[in-house]
Amino acid sequence: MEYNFRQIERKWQEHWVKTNAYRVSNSSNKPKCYVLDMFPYPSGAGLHVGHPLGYIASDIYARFKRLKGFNVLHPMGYDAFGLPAEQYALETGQHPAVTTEANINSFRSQLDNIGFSFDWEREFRTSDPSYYKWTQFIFLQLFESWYNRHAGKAEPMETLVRIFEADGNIHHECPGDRHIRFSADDWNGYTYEEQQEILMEYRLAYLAHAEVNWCPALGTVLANDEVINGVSERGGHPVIKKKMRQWFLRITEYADRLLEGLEKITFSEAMKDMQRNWIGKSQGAEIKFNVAGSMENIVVYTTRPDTIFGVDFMVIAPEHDLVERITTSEQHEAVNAYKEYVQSRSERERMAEVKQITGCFTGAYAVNPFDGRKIPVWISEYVLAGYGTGAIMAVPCGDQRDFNFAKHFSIPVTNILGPAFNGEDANPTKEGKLYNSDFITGMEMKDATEAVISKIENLGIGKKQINYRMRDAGFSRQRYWGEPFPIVFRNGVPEALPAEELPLELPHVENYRPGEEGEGPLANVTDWVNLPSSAGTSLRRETNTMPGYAGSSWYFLRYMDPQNDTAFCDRKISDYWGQVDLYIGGTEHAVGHLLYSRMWTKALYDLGFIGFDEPYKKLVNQGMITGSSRLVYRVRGTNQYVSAGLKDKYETDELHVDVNIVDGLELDTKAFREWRSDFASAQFILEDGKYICGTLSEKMSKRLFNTVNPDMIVDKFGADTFRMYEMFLGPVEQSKPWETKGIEGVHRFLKKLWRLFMDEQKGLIVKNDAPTAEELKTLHKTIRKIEEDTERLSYNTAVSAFMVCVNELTDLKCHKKAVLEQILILLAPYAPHVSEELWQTIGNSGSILDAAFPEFEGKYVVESAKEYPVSVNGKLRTTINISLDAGAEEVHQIALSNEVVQKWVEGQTIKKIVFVPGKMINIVI
RNA sequence: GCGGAUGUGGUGAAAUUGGUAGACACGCCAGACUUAGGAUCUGGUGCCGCGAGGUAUGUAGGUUCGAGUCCUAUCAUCCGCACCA
Repeated sequence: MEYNFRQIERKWQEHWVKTNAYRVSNSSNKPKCYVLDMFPYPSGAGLHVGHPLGYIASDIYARFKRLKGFNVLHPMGYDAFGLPAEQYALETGQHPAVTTEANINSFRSQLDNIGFSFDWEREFRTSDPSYYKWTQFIFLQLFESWYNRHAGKAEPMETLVRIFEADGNIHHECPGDRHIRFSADDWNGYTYEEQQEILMEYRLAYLAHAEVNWCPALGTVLANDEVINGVSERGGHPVIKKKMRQWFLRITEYADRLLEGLEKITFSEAMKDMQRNWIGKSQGAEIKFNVAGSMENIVVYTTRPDTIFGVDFMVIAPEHDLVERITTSEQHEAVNAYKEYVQSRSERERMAEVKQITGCFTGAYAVNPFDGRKIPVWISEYVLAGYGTGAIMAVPCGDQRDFNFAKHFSIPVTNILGPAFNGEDANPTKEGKLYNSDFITGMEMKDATEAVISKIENLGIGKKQINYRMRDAGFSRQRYWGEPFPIVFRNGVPEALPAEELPLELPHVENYRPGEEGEGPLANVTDWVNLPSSAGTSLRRETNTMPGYAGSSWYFLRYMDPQNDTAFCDRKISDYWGQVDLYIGGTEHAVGHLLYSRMWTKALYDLGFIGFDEPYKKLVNQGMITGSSRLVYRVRGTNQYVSAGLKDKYETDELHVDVNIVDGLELDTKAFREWRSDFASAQFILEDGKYICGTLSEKMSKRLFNTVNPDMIVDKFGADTFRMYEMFLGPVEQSKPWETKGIEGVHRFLKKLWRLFMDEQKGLIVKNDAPTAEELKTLHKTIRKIEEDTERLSYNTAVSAFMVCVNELTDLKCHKKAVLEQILILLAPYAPHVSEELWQTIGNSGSILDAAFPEFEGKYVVESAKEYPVSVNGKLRTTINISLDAGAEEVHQIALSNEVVQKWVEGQTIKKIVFVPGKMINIVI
């Protein structure tokens, strides 16, 4: 009987559906394990072989844990709101709900091919009203909460109002604008509107003005990746920044907890570093500088107050309010021209562009508060309004960017570093003594920092300040295909929709054009936006929608209790499942999704909805699978194609060719002619009768014809082969190119496994004989290796261990049930279909999914001797088989009396013999 | 600019704690079986060398009896950077 994977896989997939083999219960006396994948955005392009990598990895882990006796939650769903569907709707008029549905169906059928153990009864889509009802609900919790810095947690707004009524805000600095100060009397005297405005400055979800990429020609707001070099991707129209009133999440209040939380979760150090860097906590000081001849002052933020005597100029962000007020009349024109230039620049360009130094003098001078020196004030794009105070003091001798700026604009540089500054490059050292620095001259920099801070605090011109690079998260999108905000503006004051009116459903629209002023398309649905109201009041809905990360910030909770209509997740159920034990997804979500969902989880924890404040206990980032493109070389000006080895003899143009019509490197010339009409008459210049293609490793993309559809692979080799091959490619975390050619090795392995059970003529050849010591050794070595490797997700080495095992059992001609059925259980997480088939064929009645994982027994693998490597001066010269019981003395003697060793040590004195028992011997001469 | 990751045969990679570099595969070479082979099996395969041997983990140093692994410097490639998800 042959290994007929098509028949086997179809049979078991149907069987598992019929028997609800993957249904998971919320109550069990087994320990729980929650294994989660980052859910996909169902794009129209479908899955390519890169997508399932993480899903296969998590599926193997989930199945492994099930065999180890855990109740495993392993769900899947769809992140179904998003820009591409809306863009497609704009172009074709098809409603995003329709195209999203179609995309999901094709995703599902592709996923089903691969044999995952998802509990599909728990599936949901973020665009389902029954799901986004709860996204809206959680948003309202954030809207109705503030962050109590003393308690270190979020609390309902009522507690804040009570505090204001009693004490004003003297004990609770306003996070939105710390200059807002008021007493209880002030508060009680404010109008409703004034009170609401102040409360807005405290809410965790709040409204503020912020800039967006506005494209006047398209009349719409663009995402960052729709803007390329200052013009729109579509049409190439200019894009400028425009201020709009938008929602934000006050994630900055959680900055410290997001940092601390990293200590108790298992993310890679690289991932933690990325998050730390994103949060960007820095210690420094704010210092106030007066502007000469004016009442204005400039507040700068610096992490290096000790360098205050090295300040040679100041730079403020071009969009800073102060610019207008301090610019002298002579400089007015130049400053305005510069501001206009900056308007066209993206934030990234502003930070990255270092070759080109730009800036403009305002004509104003600031005064150093200590020595009275007058310092020119400049504006430049490298200072961003949103970070710190939007103004810096520039110390060219200590900061390279400041130094380059000074050099470019011929600003004289003060040296406060003495000999440590060479005049050619800045020296950013934080250690050393200061020179030329008034009262801190001769001090160590660290001590000087403290001295300066205490002095500015005494003088009342500044204070110690902790800053974060992280900004509050923008939460508005001027789009249609997202969650509507459950907010109504009563005479312009936002109010929460009552919980019983949720979900606020997205109205159907026929037209996806933006509103007149760049609002979202919902602004055009006037009878939805404007609510009936009594005379003198206006009631309007919010016309923006929520961003993509809204739904994904809490989805891991919904899988636990997906059908609940009275809560986003029952507290008892979330207490049972708790944190995600293993979360697998791409590194591209390093800072966005992962930080937002960590923040939401902390807020929900603060407000008592769940019992833990970190969502993911362990995170693994799968590497990207890059495409391996194939190239053909067309002789310029002809329709002749020259093989890669001969291309240097001609002048050629490179063309990408579909990898699916290339076998390894050899082009199927017939398929090539049929591929596109302009190739129909192609002529080939062959080498050895073959057309050999060039290769290039790059991102997998339809445009480069290097995508490989898993359906095709599964059809040709089967799901089990596909799963194992994806894992065999290399470590899960590592990026690697896809090469279909190598898959045959894994396929051969499964066929070889099959032949341990089945003979083509004789059929089943499994016997009930007792296994030999050698067979048991192979078995137990494999059990140990597979268990260890699977637990630490080292699947590539596990697959090779299976190959070694099957090779050894084949050599031993082992067809014994006692050995083989254990191997099947080990293999079941990796190749579930063939394992189940053989499991039942050799006479087991229950499913292999519920078998017990084999126990490793050390007694079968003990060795009595070792083939020791023997080196002379670190160079390997020979190996000697020595008993593991031998003592050092004995080993020395055996080694020295060895012929080969004697040849190398002859006539030399032996200085030392290094003997590491069980490892190696090294003779030093 | 800031941050992250990765460099080992022709290719994907292994080496888990500083201890025999290249396991396991792909490819290639030789052979067996076969009407046939894109099936299966056997043997070989880092590089240089007839050989003894030498040499080899991006590059250059260092620590060590011993370095792919630790340290310093350097080069290259890829990824992310707040409205793609």
